[in-house]
Amino acid sequence: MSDKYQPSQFEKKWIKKWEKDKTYHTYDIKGKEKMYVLDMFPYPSGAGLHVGHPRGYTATDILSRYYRMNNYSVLHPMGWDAFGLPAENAAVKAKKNPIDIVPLNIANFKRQMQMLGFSYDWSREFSTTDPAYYKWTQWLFIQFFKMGLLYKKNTPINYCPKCKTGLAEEEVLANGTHERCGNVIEKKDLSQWLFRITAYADRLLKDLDGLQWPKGILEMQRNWIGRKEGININYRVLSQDDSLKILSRLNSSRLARLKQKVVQNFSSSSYQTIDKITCFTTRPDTNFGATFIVIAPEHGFVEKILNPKSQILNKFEISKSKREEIKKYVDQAKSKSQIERETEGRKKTGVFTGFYAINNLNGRLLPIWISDFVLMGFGTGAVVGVPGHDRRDFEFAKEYKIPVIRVVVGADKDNSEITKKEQVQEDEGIMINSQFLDGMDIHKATIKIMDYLEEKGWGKRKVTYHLRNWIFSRQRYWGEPIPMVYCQNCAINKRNYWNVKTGKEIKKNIEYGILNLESIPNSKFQILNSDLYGWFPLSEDKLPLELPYVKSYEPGESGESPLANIDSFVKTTCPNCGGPAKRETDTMPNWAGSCWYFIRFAQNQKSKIKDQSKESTSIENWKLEIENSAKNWLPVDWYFGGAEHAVLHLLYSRFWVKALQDLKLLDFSEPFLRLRNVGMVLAEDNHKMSKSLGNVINPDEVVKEYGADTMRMYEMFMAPFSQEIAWSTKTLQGVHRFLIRVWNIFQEFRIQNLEFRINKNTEDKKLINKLNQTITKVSQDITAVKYNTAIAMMMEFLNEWEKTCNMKHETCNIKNKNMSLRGSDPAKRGSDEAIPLTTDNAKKFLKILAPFAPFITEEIWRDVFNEKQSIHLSTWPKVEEIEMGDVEITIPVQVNGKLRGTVKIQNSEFRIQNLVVEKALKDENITKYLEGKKYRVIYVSGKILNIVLTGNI
RNA sequence: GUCGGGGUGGCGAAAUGGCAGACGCACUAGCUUGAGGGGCUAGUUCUCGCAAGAGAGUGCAGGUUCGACUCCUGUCCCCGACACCA
Repeated sequence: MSDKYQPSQFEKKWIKKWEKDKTYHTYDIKGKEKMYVLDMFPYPSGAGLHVGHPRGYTATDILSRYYRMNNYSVLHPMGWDAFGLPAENAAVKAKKNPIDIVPLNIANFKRQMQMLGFSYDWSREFSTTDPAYYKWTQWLFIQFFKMGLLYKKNTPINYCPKCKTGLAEEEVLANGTHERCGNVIEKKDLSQWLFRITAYADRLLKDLDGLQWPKGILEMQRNWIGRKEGININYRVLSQDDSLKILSRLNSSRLARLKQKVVQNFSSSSYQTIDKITCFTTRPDTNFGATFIVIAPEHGFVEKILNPKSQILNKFEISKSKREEIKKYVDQAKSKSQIERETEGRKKTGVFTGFYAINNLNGRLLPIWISDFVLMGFGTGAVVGVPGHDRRDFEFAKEYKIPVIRVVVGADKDNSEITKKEQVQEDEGIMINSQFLDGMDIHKATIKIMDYLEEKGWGKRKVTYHLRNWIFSRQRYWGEPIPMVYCQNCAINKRNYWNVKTGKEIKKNIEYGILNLESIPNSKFQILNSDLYGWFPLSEDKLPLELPYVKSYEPGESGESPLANIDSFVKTTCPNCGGPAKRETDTMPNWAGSCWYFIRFAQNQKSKIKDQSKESTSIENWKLEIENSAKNWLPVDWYFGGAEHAVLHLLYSRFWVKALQDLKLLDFSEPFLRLRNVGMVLAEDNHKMSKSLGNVINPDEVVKEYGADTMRMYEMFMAPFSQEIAWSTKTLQGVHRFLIRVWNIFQEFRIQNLEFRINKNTEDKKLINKLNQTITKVSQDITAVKYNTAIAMMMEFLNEWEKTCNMKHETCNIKNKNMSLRGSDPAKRGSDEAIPLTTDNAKKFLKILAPFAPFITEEIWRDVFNEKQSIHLSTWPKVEEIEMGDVEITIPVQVNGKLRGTVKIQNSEFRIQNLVVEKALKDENITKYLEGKKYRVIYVSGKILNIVLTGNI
């Protein structure tokens, strides 16, 4: 064995040995505590791992190794998220079928992960693209369908013209582009499968409270779900006659207008109502200040007034020119993309419909406007305008000269007229001009007015969400085929899954308890949705529905998936009537596979299910898997990955788990207990790494030059774990030097005589104390995911070890590898004084280093210490109380809080305050500040002495 | 605009009420080496000083405390997410 640290000489050897010995195999729990440590599995791109990947993977590897050494049963698996747009787009570019490319990429990823020494149990590896896996994904889809959680709807959806597929709301960025390709999203009408994730909005929100996740991610999920409590208020749209009547009365009373008073003697029955507009508001307390109503261009009322045949126009004449004006505005607004609306700024535009509604509270006439600042997708698509207390409403009112009324006075007591945007009062305050609300604070008033409106039947409390139902169809080839069949004959006869009484299926549903939809909060599943006529799930024994291997799989222009062109795939028979039928040709989004892979890892026991492709998808088999294994491991204890999944994968998989819990297919409600985000690794030039900038660092090259341990330790040492950080080859070299020094100092144990190695009497007490501190610190830091400081502490220890070594034995200049002990005098070399640490204690240091640097520690463990079993299966060292003896400790001394000196005192005496003070007063540098002054003394035992001057004597 | 994270040497950073700058990088000087590289020793927050030492110092302004990077109030700036959400 060479003197020098040359990782390339032994790293490959240990990779093979660990694999052969199944060192990292997951064993049954057997009375131990379990620990499920998981990485967000990657999609295996053709480029291989970039240096960002190992940052997260090393962190989970350290945790896994730490828990193993602390006698936990650890599940630490890895797999491949290989379906979906990224893989498919890459394959399209390479002009190869993804089915052929993906396995090559996987092999490369796996090689690199093994190269880095990650302790995954590879026996549990799978890819989401394995039919043996996705048949279960399809099976789950069917269960969700049966419980009424999926529906089909022809709806305008976000469509990426470049990727030629529909997308979920979550996949569209704020600027209206596709999160994967950056292309601008269009709206397109497509018939889509949708998940009723909104039925779970409240639970998805509430359960966030119990999770140990980064605050930011929790907030992002809360915002995305966007729960708002408010009230839907119904406004009566008045007939033309009544509108004019009130208007003229108002005009005749200048005083009334000026004082913002309203018509008297109105009553709910005295006017003719021709329609109703419902507005959602979270601030009903301000409703006495409402002066207009705005509806979205897509609102149903717009349709009514533009249609010449509409009944409503019998009671309200609207001129042709007015109608054209309205139509022009609406058409313009609808054609504007999100980006266009953005770039135009927030300038308010709109058009008056000519219609008025009445505010039941005070009889005020509210002109009804149309504006694109009101979104059809939120609330009711209609807003009641309170310009005094909402900035957007104010901007709109200013633009169209609509009156502004103040109904809240803020803390500044300012009750002046609101004429500028800065005066708009959105904060806390006291009600005025609001009749029976006057004098209340806004919160009290909100409750009071809601009660009142409900009592009168004018409104109803309502909770709305930002969260939309999840569009689950993709018009692409590379995804799980959706296991649904459409039968036109059955559709014509209005047959669907639920109203066909085949007995057998219904019985199963009862068994699941899933037809009892009342048990699911907020669910208003419309199972008999007419869009579902003719749709039937595949019989479970027909799974997997395999993705056919085809030559041409490029997405088409038709808005259909390439599968639609394959007759042999499309044509099938109806599971209900047996007649000719068509398969669904859309596929699932790439999120489908990652929604439940962590469950599969926990189920996946190849010893029990020898040939997984033969395992049939049935509820019995699912439950067997859960009982046999998965329930012991789940949920995931530690989950590591990038923050970019905050509202995508992390929300979707939480949703699936809750649905599975309702199906009684799982018995927990949250998949990931602890979540940690890994910070991005930037290039050395502080830019994102990219091929075009030529600044990409390749892990293969780093490992080749410095070894895997250096790479691992550097990535943990570079910065706090969740922080974004630029690559630094210099810092990497610093870490490499540390490992060289570790190597060198342990070489000494190779040549010492055994008797010296175990001679406790020669040990250095201070060094042992430092070792104990290091063990404690490293143990704490690992579970706190503070690897940078854990490594710093180990470096500190090594520094002290070397120093002690050199002090004890002048010829033993251990840091200097060119001057190794081998060259020094053999007689001195073996002397007691040269050994500040026994073998046992040296091994402790090696053990705490092992999770960080598995190769070098294994090599030393086996080769220097001749151990027969892997260091990674050894036991984590315990801190042993040592007799320190009466050593000297140092106590800092402050005068008036400023450090002026220190006193040294024996360990046995530091508790005696008088003694410490006495010693301090012998220091001239301290007493010179005290001369002629009165003072008092604050002594924190063993920590600090502060002498506080209180005045002159 | 809202929410979240952050602001400490030349750089990455430590320290969560008790000696600010651990650890690493970079830098300086000396030693070692045929050279390059590497290694070793010492130093390295800033200002003044040969030094001993003194003063200042954790974005800014206040406050609490014997003592504040740490807690409180206000304010500025940077990063990230969301954003015409009624």
